[in-house]
Amino acid sequence: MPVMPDSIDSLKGVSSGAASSPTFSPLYRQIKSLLLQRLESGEWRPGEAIPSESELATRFNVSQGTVRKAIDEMAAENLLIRRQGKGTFVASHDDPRAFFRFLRLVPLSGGIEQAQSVPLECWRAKAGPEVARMLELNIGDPINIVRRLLQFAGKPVVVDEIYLPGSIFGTVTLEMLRDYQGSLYSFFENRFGIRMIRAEERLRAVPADRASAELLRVAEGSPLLSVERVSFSYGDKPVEWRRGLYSTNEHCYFNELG
Amino acid sequence: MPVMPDSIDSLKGVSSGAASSPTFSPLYRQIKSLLLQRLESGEWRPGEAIPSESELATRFNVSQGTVRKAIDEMAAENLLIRRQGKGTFVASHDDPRAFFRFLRLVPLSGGIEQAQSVPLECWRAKAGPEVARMLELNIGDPINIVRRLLQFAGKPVVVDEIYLPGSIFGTVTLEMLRDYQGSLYSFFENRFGIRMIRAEERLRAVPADRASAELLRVAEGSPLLSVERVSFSYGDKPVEWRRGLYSTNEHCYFNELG
DNA sequence: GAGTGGTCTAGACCACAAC
DNA sequence: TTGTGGTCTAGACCACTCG
Repeated sequence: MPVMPDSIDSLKGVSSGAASSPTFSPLYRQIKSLLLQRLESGEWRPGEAIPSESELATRFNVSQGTVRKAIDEMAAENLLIRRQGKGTFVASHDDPRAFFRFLRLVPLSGGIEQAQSVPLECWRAKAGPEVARMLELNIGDPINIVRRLLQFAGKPVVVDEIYLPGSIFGTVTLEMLRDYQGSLYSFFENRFGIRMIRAEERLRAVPADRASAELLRVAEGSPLLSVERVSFSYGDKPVEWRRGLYSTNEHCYFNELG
Repeated sequence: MPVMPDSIDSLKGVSSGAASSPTFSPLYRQIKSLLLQRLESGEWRPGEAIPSESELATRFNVSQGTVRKAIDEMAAENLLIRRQGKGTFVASHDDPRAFFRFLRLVPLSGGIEQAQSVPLECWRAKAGPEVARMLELNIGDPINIVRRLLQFAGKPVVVDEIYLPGSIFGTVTLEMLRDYQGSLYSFFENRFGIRMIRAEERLRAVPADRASAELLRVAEGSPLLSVERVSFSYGDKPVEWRRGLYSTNEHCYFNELG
């Protein structure tokens, strides 16, 4: 049985009338909101197909073109993936394409390398002021902290410190991390049902502290690329904060400006 | 008199037939190509309005919806800007919104600051191997080299070294740069008719050399963010290579991952 | 062949801007 | 009032995938 109403008849035509509604949104955006609710609620899981455009059109009592426009926007935001002849699927971090969207590191010269994540430590702690602000928590709220090394072709390139709210992730253990094959976001998606859909990064150049220098096998004080990231799930909810130190001797952070 | 054919009747239906054409592209993409040609040729200049959707539909002998889809894609690529009730306009670097698309520097704390470009030097030279490769030139081809400082609120934050092909820019002088009020890309657009539409950046952390350290008022050897950029004009033609050294003590490079 | 997304059309009407 | 882009519809047909 559907959990949510399947028709939006009552919302049609809201823009008609004397004064334009201050909260007006076109039909296809209302459809988009409904689809987002389904995704957020987990009714359609990552990797699964959603109903066909024509079925959704019938369900929502709108034309197929209107559903299409809603899906178009969501596909442009990498929330859905269309495959001609097969259907429309919920995007998943299991898809290797998602990996490069969230780790923009490329070798200075040479082809593509396989990345390997090596979990170092994992412990529970209380949120300090900075983490609390970034993750919209209260100071003292339980969090998980993960430290891990990222290697390319066996060489250490990134050391990450990752902060995860306990309210969402419960307890994360080093064993869980070590047992999992795949990216961290794939791990979050499959083990916790949390899907990262967007992130903000702030980059700076900083001198290597002693611990990081050892891990990355560079001299203490040598320049490292500091990448601070807040990741968001549905509804712009921040669910991860991390700081990575990148050794850019043999790799660089690649970005495309459009 | 139009320089190019205004009807694409002859291209309609190319996808029909027994075997699917290897070079098939839908009608709206053919329209898009035609519109791109107009932009590249300068028939419609930055800031100007292009003909209305219905006029283009009549001209090209297709439906308005097909023109619309072509324009939709170009608007998504920041080549055109739609304004309801007014028309569709060619994007321009005179628009301050374009500025932040190509300079992703934000203060670590505090609001928005006004940037100021200070040209330092400008001379002609011959392309070395690296510049030649980046700009798809031959070694020895004439280029212009510009050094300039970028200040925020009077403080030096970025020192740029910029390489411009002589074949496109002719001769650039320090006077031209000093006389111009506005961003560099705005300058290129208005003085040379060259519009940057896309760029690739590679970021690394490097130690400050002596000259840059003095300009940026940081210690020699302290970490700076190195940003190498290749900018492209229409047809993915590389027309600028630059290397910037960013002081990230009070600013950071902001990036959004989707 | 059946079902899916992708393209194209034609027409109606709405929202916005400018005269 | 006119012209622009923005939305919505209904229907036709094409391209791709799979059984």
